[in-house]
Amino acid sequence: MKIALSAQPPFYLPSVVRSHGWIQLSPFLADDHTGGFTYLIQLDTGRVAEIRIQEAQGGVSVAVDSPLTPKEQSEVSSKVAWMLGLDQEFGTFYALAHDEPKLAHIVSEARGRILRSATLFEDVIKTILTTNTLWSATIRMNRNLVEQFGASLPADPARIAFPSPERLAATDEETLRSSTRLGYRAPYILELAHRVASSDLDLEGYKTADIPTLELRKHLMAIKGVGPYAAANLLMLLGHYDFIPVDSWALKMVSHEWYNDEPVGKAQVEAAFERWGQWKGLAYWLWSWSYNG
DNA sequence: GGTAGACCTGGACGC
DNA sequence: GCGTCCAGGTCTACC
Repeated sequence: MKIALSAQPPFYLPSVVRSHGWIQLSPFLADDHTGGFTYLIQLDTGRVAEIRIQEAQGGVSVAVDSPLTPKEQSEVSSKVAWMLGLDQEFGTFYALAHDEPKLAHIVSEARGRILRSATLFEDVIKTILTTNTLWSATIRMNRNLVEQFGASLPADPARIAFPSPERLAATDEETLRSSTRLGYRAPYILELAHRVASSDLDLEGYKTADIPTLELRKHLMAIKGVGPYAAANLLMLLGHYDFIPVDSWALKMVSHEWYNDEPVGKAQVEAAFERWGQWKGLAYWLWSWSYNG
């Protein structure tokens, strides 16, 4: 079956897909042919479905591998709309960026939306898996988590959804350390799964909560394993762009762009984008860097 | 509030 | 094949 969803213009699906590395993390799978992707989604009922997303007139079309009940259709629609930020609007930022050559490309490419997972739980875990490690290790740890704890697609057991909080909460730290190879992150992931599964932490509520950025940041940083970088990354996913996710890459880019390759710190990165105010994270994210080494 | 050292993995490198 | 070093953010203890 197919579901059609409309997007706030301008919208260009490949720009969302390529917005960051999430597309390389299972259960995302890029479809280079169409510029879209497939994803394994676990619905509230526990059912796993494969969805294939392609650009369509005014938005996207979502092909689902099997028939859904009306309630399941509604859940798929709202989750896909969230993943792609279909209702997001960037007119104010585009107007501000109009005269900045380093951001000249963003309007024609409809940049701004950042690909999200179906749940914030999945995005928090993936963000923790990006910290203090190489990207190749992030891909591996995430793949291990999915393969070891995710629920399979009934028609093809090799296709697996991201693990639910309940499933992860049912495992133990030693398994996550030695078998899933999460290392010191294991207790962080386990604690998060316990808190979400027991409803002690309503992560999904943050998607729609009307909370000031600073307060939201405080909540995110109360999660073990989430520091300033991870919180800024998650805030961007939640549509708050007041903070820059400063990592070693950011330091290298800013050093080359404005400091003649001299070492810089977090303060210099912040200063470089201060003039973008509440949009500074997005300006940083979409900047056309001159570094090509 | 700022800082040093520990945390853990896997890749690169030297032998 | 083995040992050592290094990169990558966050946490905790300490000042």
